[in-house]
Amino acid sequence: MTIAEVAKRYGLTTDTLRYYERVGLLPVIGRTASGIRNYTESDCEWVSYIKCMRSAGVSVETLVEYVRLFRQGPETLARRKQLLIEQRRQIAGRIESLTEVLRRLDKKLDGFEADLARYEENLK
Amino acid sequence: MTIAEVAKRYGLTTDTLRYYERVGLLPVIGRTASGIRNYTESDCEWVSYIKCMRSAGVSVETLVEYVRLFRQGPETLARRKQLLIEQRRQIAGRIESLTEVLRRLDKKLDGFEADLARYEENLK
DNA sequence: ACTTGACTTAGAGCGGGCTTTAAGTGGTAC
DNA sequence: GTACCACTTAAAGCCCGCTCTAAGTCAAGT
Repeated sequence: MTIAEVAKRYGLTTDTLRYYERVGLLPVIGRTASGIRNYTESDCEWVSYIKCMRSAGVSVETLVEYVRLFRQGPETLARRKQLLIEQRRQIAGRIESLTEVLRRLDKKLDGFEADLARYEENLK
Repeated sequence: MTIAEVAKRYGLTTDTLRYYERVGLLPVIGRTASGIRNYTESDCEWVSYIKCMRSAGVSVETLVEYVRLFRQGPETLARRKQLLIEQRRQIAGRIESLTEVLRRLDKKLDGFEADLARYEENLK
């Protein structure tokens, strides 16, 4: 699979995919005889995972660390699990705080109904 | 209330507060005779609102627009309400997508239990 | 043989959101 | 009066995460 195909499949640009590989956020992708990246299905799964975690705001740095541990093999399983648990905790926290904001916005919107009604009453 | 007090109260730096004011994200804060910012309670409410929205990822630009409309008076009430509704929609979407990510992470963590158990079995 | 177009690299550039710097003023403590 | 510290401004700088540029290679089509 070429970089362009992978980019299209996951809605990333080829620049971003090369950037991710360069900083160690993806495994080094195999090349054809002429040096062109050839993504395997397993590479694609990494792309999918990374895209998902980035969309949730997990930093490039954190994900690089995860990939680094993965490359070291099964003796890092426990630490990787800890990393995931920590990421999970952070995302759950983020959801909670966003839910708070939502509540606040809803209250504010309630106030708007009243203000707006009053304002339109005065216009008459 | 001085800028330092407000900064402490809301967990922002004085730099950030000045920056917010400069770009139009807060009303222009009144000054004492010698030119020192003097925050009113109403200013503080703005700080609180802005901090809340920024924490939810609403862009500075969007918030500036909201503040701009507010300053124009009650004839912009309807448009401000529309802005808030749009912000609400985006935040709700964000919560949904984070919830998705959480589910995915949980699945991955399930896999880890199995892998880890298998690995430790092999160590024996 | 030549054009086209997708790929390659290293490295520079960009946008958002602060954050720091430089240079200066004002008010209180000794 | 002078040391000190919090405040002021305009402008430059920084970090993250891409994004773009320049210069070049390769393979297929005509």
